[in-house]
Amino acid sequence: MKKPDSPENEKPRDPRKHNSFYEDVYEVVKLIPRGRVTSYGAIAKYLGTKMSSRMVGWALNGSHFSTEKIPAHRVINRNGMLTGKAHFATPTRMQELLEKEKIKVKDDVVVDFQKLFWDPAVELKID
DNA sequence: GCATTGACGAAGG
DNA sequence: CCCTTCGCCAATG
Repeated sequence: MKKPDSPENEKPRDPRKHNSFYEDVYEVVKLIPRGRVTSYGAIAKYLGTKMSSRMVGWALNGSHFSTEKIPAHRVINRNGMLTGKAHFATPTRMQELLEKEKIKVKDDVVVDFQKLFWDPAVELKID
């Protein structure tokens, strides 16, 4: 069963020099402004691997092992649904964190998700 | 080393 | 409009 004790645990593998994928994900997530949210696909797109949004979720999975604060609760799927709530300390933790940031959540779905959407590929665009 | 799964997403029926 | 299938990449079994 999926039980990544520590996919990277401060020590990401370096199959190649592309191990920065996880770090990049953490960086972007940490850059998400308070009260804003983004999607896995948006981060993946920003990293260039838009097709592999799954990897973003997997990388975020390791964020719990990271000593740094990763606001993973601000990362949800393209539908605005809190698909990863089950991976938090408690299934309600994610929603509470979001509501604490004035983000309304209804039926595990972020209200006005599109309005609160924060696209790194746009906000962090190099123009 | 192959098969299955996954915090996703887009496309097809 | 809802459900199913495929794709992508990595990790686990």
